[in-house]
Amino acid sequence: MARKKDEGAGDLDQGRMDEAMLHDLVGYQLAQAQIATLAVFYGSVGRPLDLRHVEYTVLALIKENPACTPARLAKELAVTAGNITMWVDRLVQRELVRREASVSDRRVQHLHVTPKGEALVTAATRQLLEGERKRITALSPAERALLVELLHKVATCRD
Amino acid sequence: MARKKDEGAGDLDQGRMDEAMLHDLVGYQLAQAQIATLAVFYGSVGRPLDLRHVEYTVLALIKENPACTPARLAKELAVTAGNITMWVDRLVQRELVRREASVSDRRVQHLHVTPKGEALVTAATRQLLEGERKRITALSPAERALLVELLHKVATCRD
DNA sequence: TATTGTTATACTCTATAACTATA
DNA sequence: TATAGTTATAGAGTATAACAATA
Repeated sequence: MARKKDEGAGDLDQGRMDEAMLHDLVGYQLAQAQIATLAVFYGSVGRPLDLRHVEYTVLALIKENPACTPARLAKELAVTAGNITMWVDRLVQRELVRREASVSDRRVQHLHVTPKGEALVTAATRQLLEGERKRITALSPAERALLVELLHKVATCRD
Repeated sequence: MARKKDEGAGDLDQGRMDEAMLHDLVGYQLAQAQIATLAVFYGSVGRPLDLRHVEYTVLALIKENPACTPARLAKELAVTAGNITMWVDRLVQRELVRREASVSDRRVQHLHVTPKGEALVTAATRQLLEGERKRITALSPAERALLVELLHKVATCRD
């Protein structure tokens, strides 16, 4: 017996806890998987490049969607307008993003990455893809691609 | 043309933003999918039963792992010891969980759900499974099961 | 000395709402 | 009136570290 004397069924120190009841819940498995992916992010990109994962995502979305507006980003990331102002501010202060006034509607801004921002997000994405490939070893490339597609489908179920 | 006069490529109001660069990142797709699953949780369980999603998870893990310790929970959920004390406190105050002193090691606690806690977590799990089934309509049951298995594999890549 | 759990404290991130300036 | 964005403030959640009790 590998058990120590006082251990109950849920008290084994090795391995993971029993989760029969939670096993079929997408939300629970998502949260557990995110512990791993966030660790990969901060290990391969976040700490080396001093980027919060939201900052990286905002930067990448602006790069992929030049002239996008803060309102559009807020909707995509499901955060408030005030929040987006703060994240964009941080990127602007680091000269990774610039704000441009709209000519036709003076309430609106258009966001663009600077050359510095583009270089950073390109490097970050390369390191992140490599980090995920190296550290999420339980999935084959085909499984990774399948997982991404399934997650994408889940994401379409937003309001 | 469906575009308004001043819109750039990233400024279309309908549909999702372009994410070519982010598309293959498990971490990004996970975060996007989680927006949907958290909405399902708070709509079907969190608000109706006044439970934070961490509270639900802690309660469910204690139910599935009777006599588990706070330290074990902290490891499983990747949160600090001080944090687990707080979450367990909330559940104890609502009489959903009880602490029991270990007989062999007086530093250790064993956690159990109360009958009230068991009833709540059972109801919550039923409502959550139903909520996911009803609202994550983009996935077939088989795809849901596949997604869960892939996420499970990702979660094994911790540490 | 190391470990379990608690407490105190500060920090990060988020939500709410009032505000401006435009439309 | 409605919308885009800003600002101020409060709240939720987390991490850090010092602590007490026990091994």
